[in-house]
Amino acid sequence: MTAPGEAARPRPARRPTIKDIARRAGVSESAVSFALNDRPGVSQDTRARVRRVAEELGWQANSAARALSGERAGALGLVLARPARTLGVESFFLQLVSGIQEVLSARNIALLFQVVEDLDAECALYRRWWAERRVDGVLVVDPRTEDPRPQLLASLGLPAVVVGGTATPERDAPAPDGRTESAPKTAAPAPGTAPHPAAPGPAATPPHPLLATVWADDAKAMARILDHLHGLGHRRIVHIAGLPGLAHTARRIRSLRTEAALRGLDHRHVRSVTTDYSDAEGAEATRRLLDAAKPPTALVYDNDVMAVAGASVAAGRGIPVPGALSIVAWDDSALCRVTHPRLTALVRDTPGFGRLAAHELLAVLDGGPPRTVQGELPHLEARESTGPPGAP
Amino acid sequence: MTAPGEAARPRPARRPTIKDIARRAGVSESAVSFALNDRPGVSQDTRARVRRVAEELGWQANSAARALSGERAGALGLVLARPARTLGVESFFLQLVSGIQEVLSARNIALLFQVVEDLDAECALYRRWWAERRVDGVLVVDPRTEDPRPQLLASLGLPAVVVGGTATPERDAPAPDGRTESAPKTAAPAPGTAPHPAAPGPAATPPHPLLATVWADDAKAMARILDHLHGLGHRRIVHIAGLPGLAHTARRIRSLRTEAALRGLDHRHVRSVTTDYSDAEGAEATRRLLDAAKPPTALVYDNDVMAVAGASVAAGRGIPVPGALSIVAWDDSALCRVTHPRLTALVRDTPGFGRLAAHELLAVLDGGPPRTVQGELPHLEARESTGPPGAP
DNA sequence: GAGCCGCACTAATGCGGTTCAGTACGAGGG
DNA sequence: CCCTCGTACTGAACCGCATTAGTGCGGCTC
Repeated sequence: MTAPGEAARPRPARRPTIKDIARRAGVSESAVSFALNDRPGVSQDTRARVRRVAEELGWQANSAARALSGERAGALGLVLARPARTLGVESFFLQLVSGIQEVLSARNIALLFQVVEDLDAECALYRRWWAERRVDGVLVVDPRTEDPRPQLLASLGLPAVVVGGTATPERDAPAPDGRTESAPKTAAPAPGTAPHPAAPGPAATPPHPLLATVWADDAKAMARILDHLHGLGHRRIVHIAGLPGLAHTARRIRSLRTEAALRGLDHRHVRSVTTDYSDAEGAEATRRLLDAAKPPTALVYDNDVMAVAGASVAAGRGIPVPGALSIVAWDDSALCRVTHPRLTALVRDTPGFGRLAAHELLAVLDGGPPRTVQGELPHLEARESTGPPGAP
Repeated sequence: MTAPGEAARPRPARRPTIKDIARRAGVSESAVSFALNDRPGVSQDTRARVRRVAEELGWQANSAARALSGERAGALGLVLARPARTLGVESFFLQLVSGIQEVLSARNIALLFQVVEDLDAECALYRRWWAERRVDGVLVVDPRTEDPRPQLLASLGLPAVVVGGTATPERDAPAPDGRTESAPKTAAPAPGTAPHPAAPGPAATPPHPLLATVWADDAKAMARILDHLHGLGHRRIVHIAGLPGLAHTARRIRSLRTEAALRGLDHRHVRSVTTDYSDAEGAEATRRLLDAAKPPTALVYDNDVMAVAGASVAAGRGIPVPGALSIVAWDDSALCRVTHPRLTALVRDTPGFGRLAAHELLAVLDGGPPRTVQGELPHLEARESTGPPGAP
């Protein structure tokens, strides 16, 4: 049958097309298309027969053909703009991606994931994906205080959802009355049908961000951390923040200031310093702070890696934790549980956040308005790295 | 021009097609296609003109259309089969992916990245991707000792490269003479042209694995670790391995046995135990080993997370490292540098490994034979966690 | 019983590229 | 001068699916 030399490379089985199904089922190709897409125009009998044949043949729609005719790529994109060297110790992204895919794979939508060097490359990639019709929409992560991406995406008309931040820093921050919607403002229109966008009139267009947004309430999270530390008696607390350009860094810094003021804490003793999220800068900042005349009694790190690095600096100097220094990590991971002592951490449901973001993007793709929805509140998992200041 | 309500959702610019280019350049669509794809049949003049117009219009080929006619999806896939809870602390995958994409983005190939629960889901996904023609090939990670994937992929005819392991555990392991090819066995045929597969005859089909493979020489790596520890004087060394089902775990365990025998070490004192890679099992194994009557003086952990967890157990018990216990981590990361003492680690060039894998897969896609190529040898970065046994 | 309607289905078209079979034309050879 | 050949280009078919515009037919109406 096959020549000996070919044995190792089996002739790939030909993938079935609707034509094959049509032939086997004895109907036209269009009937098959109707049957498989739940469209009217075929009898229950025929529909069932076609379905059965498709099943037998293991047919799956050719994604390219579907994209070409259906105007839908069947894929979404996520770009991570980080220099390779700072990649990967955080568990955040893989967890986020896993949550996103839980939602997408149920609808058979693929995720294009790409790591690039910087924001410019990310923007260039969006343009290319758009021009190539590679994706139907994108998830934007690491929103910045000055972010060119919402503008770009809006001008391209590429649906998007901003993950972890409000789209425009101040205007769309939690409204003055403290409420942020977590449910649709207007009933979502029937999916896929919106022939007359003018229908609901101007009243249906309240001030809304350029892009859909899912966000976490960093202010409340910071309040919880301060409650914990302040309650233990700490009065000198430093927040070792991440990259200053990121929107959530700015939010956390603002929150710290606000929450400190609410508790009557001196802003010279309760403040933030920024880093690049790396263990090196986290350790360096810790050293600098501990060298001060009146060092802080508690440190809040913006990620787990820096927290562990900080704990290690303390250990190296023989500073007892939590006896002389309390440590909190913003974001939990295995890291926080393997150190000695184990670190008190702010636990977030990151896969859940990913699911939320995916749902939101799908809603936008279905013609919904760009909404701003809020993720679950994180909780503080108190472990051994926090205690009253000055205790043994 | 636009109704007020529409302002926020600008009408997306229409993406240009070759038809637009053809009109502007005053030639036929086919001429445009020839010009843009470096095919003969157009003059230098026309080619340049078409190129210029395409540039002006910001044209990019519609990936769906190209996939449909060209029989190339322009995308590769990578599936990570891990339960969500064990995800993410290791930096390995993001770094691997970043290396892969360095190569792919230069050729404008996208990467579909998906996280699934288990191997079955992974296989199902391969089938679907194949049937949908979503991807031109896949990168298979975490190869197992009993792995259904090479068979499946071969039967589907879906090009693939196995990352980090030899495809079939024994047969294709480093040849008895110790040599493994790192260059093509036969000159690669001119890309894209292989009309008569029967051409070279049976002689051109030496025993080769089912799939192309890139691998790291775990045996040599293990030898380096043992050189280091044995040289320091250690005689009781335990290797805390990862999941027993993974191919590289098996290889490392075998290597340890071989290398120990070569050095005349007692296999009761130099041995491996397996875990699930988690910090919890790493810590648990460490406790058990340290509880023994004659505990090991050195521990080699198969990943950084377990190593840190182990170090933490030692710290918790007041066991000085490296005074009473030396620790080596297989795989370096920020983790190994933030602990106190910093951990001696086996450093691999993971992005480089990713680049290698991507190149290999592209070679297969270009019609090359499935080869087995070897990544760069890792080196042991000696830090403070290893020293002579019994020293203070 | 002619007209009409709705159902089940088929034929034809298009999505945006690639590719193959022609065609027009100028140069070169006998 | 006719024929061939190569170059530069055009027209049309095709990839696999979705969709729209028919078509045939049985049943209902009046």
